[in-house]
Parts: sequence; structure tokens; C-alpha cells
Amino acid sequence: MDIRQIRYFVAVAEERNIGRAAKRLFISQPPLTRQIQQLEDELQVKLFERTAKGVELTSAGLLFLNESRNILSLIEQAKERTKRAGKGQLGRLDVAIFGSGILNTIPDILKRFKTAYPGVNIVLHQMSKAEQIEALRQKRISVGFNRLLAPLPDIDSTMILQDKLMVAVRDDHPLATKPLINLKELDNEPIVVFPKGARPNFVDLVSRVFQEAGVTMNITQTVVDAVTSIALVSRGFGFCLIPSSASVLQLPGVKYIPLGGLPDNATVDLSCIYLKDDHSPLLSAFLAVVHEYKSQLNHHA
Amino acid sequence: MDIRQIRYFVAVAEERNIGRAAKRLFISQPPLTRQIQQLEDELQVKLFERTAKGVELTSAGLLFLNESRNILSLIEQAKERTKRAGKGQLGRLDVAIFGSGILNTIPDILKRFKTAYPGVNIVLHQMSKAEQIEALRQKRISVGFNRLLAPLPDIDSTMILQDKLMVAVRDDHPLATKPLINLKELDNEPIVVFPKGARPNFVDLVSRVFQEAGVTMNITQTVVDAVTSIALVSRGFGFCLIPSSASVLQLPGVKYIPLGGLPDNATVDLSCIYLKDDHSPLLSAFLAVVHEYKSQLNHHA
DNA sequence: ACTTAATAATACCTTAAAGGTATCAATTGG
DNA sequence: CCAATTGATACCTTTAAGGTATTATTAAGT
Repeated sequence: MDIRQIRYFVAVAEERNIGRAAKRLFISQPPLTRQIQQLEDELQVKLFERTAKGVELTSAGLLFLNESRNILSLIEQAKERTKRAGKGQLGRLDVAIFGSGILNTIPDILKRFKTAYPGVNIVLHQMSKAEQIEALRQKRISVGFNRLLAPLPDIDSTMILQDKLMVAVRDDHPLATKPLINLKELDNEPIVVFPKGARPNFVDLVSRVFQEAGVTMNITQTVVDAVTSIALVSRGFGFCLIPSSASVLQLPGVKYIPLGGLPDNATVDLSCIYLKDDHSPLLSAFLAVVHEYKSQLNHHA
Repeated sequence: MDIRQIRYFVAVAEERNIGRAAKRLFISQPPLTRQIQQLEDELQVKLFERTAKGVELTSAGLLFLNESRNILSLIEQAKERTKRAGKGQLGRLDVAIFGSGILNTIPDILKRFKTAYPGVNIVLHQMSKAEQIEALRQKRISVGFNRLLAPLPDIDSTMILQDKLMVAVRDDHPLATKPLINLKELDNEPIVVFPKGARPNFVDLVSRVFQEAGVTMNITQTVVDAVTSIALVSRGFGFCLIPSSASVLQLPGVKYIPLGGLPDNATVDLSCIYLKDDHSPLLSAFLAVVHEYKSQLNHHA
């Protein structure tokens, strides 16, 4: 049995006439007759009664006609869906995000992707940097978002943006009224830092900046992420430094003030990471959306 | 696209190795490689990633694998069901029966058929003789049961049995005590006859028998069928003649007594009728059951 | 009753494509 | 670095699908 034979059978059944069906199929009548005969031989069933005006379906033929239409439509659907999956328009994309990374940029990107590829099911996973890398290697996820990534041989990354540093202080703090805070003004001031976990880290960046400026750090707490850190600031644990994009988070009594007097490399990146040899169309589609987002960011700047 | 290609694809997906799949398919490796390439070209999708140990499915390939298994199983089912339909083991058989014909023989035959062909859906239709013939020609039914059929060019019939005549009388009737009633004893007795409708009829047979014996018929009522006729007898409308197989019907006060002194041709047949050029396997299967039933009847007699 | 027109079936040939053999290229493991 | 294993390629053989010409059969029209 052959898909061709099924198509031919349907044509003959619909035309009720082999010659006419042959025209519709753009072949001549004899081979069509032969294909129908072969089909009947294989099924050991007469599918048509031959009459003077043409042919008419037997009851077995009628049953097979229904089945044939189902088969053909299932095949068409399979082709269509597979093509779409190949273009990244269909499937499932597992994405890892980190604690405070979900504040604005990542949701924006995910929303764009969801709009452009509505057939793709996005599954989010909260993961630390180390977990993301392990999950990528085990293919439990296809993309991860993170900051300050050390280069790895099997993992590629795309930088999305670079955040300047901002100071989060309580509004009763002496520095809270200033439009810009210079790093030196934070000398020995109580600071909350984050995150805990794999290096290099946002803490490392902050430490380096303080050290290079010859300013003393007075760490009161080390917490897991930016959200916790800002929460502590709002409860009077001192100030903290954050990547500027985290400043969309509003907590009572917390003010965000730009940090001045810094070298150009005092920024923290947001990047997405993925396996170097993952050539899946879904990932390509996702990275395309990321690039588009990035170029629009630069355009505005 | 081709069923062969789908089968090949499934084999490769399952073996995760083209050479091994080729062995399983009893072909050599190069043509299998080529068929997979052709499939990928047609779908414009990479179905497999080629690795050193073999191949592994892409996500599009995984989707297509599921679809392929559905397709193959649907095709297998279609073949199987069509074959069964061709052997008369599957389908629908529309059968016409007449008023009093449902008393014993017909249900017996139908039950046998239903046991032998459980996949066939039997649909019963109450129809008079004329309706049955019209319905056969329009193919609304495939078989009809009836009596006393005139030969027709396009319709064949199979005689199932020949009923002798019996007298139905009320138990307070003077003849009710006799073990056998002679036709002459019914001279001028009030008689109920049936059926109304197309000739030749059971009435015609009864009339002929009376006429040939020189006995006068005193018709009080003409009713639609045997059941009604016997009901009238039980209410004192006189006697009636019935085919002996109708004597299974018990009504209060009605006795059935054999009728004697008749010519050999004073019998009424039960036959089934069908289109001469209906070669459907369902009909053949049904007629085979009828023949088997008939031969067992003769064996007992 | 004969002829004509239309149908599916058959015979025979051509052509396209599936399958086979030999070989190559690439990768992995020792 | 070599041997082994993998999929890919080149080229040939064979199978089977498609085409042309024709026949057999049946229905309709004269």
C-alpha cells in the first residue's frame, strides 16, 4: 500500500469513473486501473463494482474511503506541523531565569517571543547560574538568562544590555536627597550585598569597584538576590548597589540614585546563554527575537 | 511523501542509527540515507542530527515520529477493517421483515447471523411485500423476508421453509375438540382473512384452496396480518387459516388444529429476497447463514 | 437488431526511481 | 596515529509506475 494508491482511490471514488479520475490526477487511464487493481489485490477486497457508466463503491470501498480521507488529512497535518516545528513555530522552549532577573527585560523579551511564535509553549525555570549551565548541558533547558558569565567552551552567550550601578537608600538617609552619589561618599557606610552563589558575581563586581576607588566596604549582610537586598534597605539595614534595571522595583521608603565617578567597565551585563551546538530552530528563533529587542534598545539610546 | 519513507523514518528514529535501521528493513544503508534525505528535503526540516554514533532526533523529528506512528497505525487499522468489511465481518445490514413473520424463524436466523458476525450491525425494517421490493431496488435494504413471491427479473429469492395450513378456532367452537379438521367441515363457516396488500397473497392461496375443494368461503373480515386475524378469532369473529409456523403465537381461548384433506401445493413458503446483482460480502454471508439454517431444518425433518 | 459511444481491461513499451555495490569522509576510541 | 564505525556519494541494476495502442463489454440511439 502506498499513499499514491490511497490518493488515486479517493479520486476514483469521488469521480465514480476511472478515466475521469485519471484526468484529474494528470495520468492516463490504464495505470490508474492497475493501481486500483493492485490495491484491491492487497486488501483482498473489491472496492468498486464496475458498471457501464463507470464504477461505484462497494460497502467495503465506502468504509475504506472514509479511512482514506482520515489518513490523507492526518498526513497533511503531520507535514504541516513538522514544517512549522522546523521553522521554530511550534514546540516547547524551556527557559531559565534567575531571582531578580524577571523585573522588566526578561518578561519583555518573552512577551515578544510569545507574540511572534504563539505556537511555542514557553516553560520557565528558576535557576541559579550554576544550575542553568548544568541544565543546558543536560538539555533540560535551551536558554538561560544571567549576568557576569565566565566564558565556557561549550556554551555561547549573547549580551542583552549593560546596567549601570545605582544606589538604593532609605529616604531618611543623609544621601537620599542628592541627585547623584559619588562612590567616595559611601566610604564605610553599611552595605547589603548579593547574591550568594557561583562566582563571578555581582558582589565581585561591586568589591572590585570599591577596591579600585580605594573606598572601604562595610558589609552588614550578604543576601540571595536584589529583591531581598532592597527589602533589607527599606528596613534600615543600610544601602545597597543594584544594576539600574532593578530600579523598577518599588518598595516603601526606598530611593534609587545614580552612582557617579565610576570607570566605564563598572557595569553589569544581562546575557542569555545557550549550548554552542544547539542548532534547533526554536533557539534560533528565540535568539533572533533577543537580537531584535537589543537593536531596538540601542536605537532608543 | 510515501508510506515507505514514513516506515523508514520510524525505523531510523527507533534504531538511532541508519545502518542498523537498514538491516532491520532488509535494505542496504545508502538507499535508506537517501530516503531520509528526500523526506527532509520535502518537509524542509532536519529530522535528525548526525552524530558519530549514529543519528538523533531533532525536536521537529520527534514531533514527526509521533505523527508517523499515528499514520502507520491508522493505515493498519484501515487495511484490517476494510479486509473484514470485504469478508462481510463488518458493516451494516438492513433487513426487512413483515408483520407476523417475526414469530420464530426470522429471529432464529438473525440470531445465528449475529453470533457468527458480531461486527455487523443488523437494522430491521417493518415492510410490506411491495415496500420491500421497492426498498431493495433503491438499496435501502439488502434482504427482505416474505411469503408467496412472484418471480421478478431483478430479484432473487431463497425459500427457507414451507408451512402447512392450520386452523385457528376458539375453544368453544364445535370443531375445537377435533385433532384434525377437514377443509369440507369449514364450508360457509365465518372466516377472517389476511393480509391486505400486494398480490399474490396468503388470501389468494386460501381462496384457491377453498375453490379447488369446492368449499364456500364466508369472509367476515379482511385484516392486515396474522396476529390481528388470530386476535379477532379469540374475540369470536369465527375461525382463520394460518401458516403453521404462526401457531407459536398463544392467545387466550385460541386453539390451532392441523387442516387435512389438502393438495400438496397447499403450503405457504417463507423466503428471503435480495437483488440479483448484489454481490456484497455481507449479503453472501447472510445467505450462507440462511442456507445453513435451512439444511439443519431438513436434517431434523 | 445493428451501430455508435463510452467504459474499464489488457498488452507492450518507456521512463523514473528505488535498491545494490564500492567507496569516501568524518569522527571516535584505543 | 591508526583502526573501526558512522553517514554520504557515485555509479550501476532492477523494479515498478506511467504511457500508447488496442480490446472487450455494455448501454444508448437509430
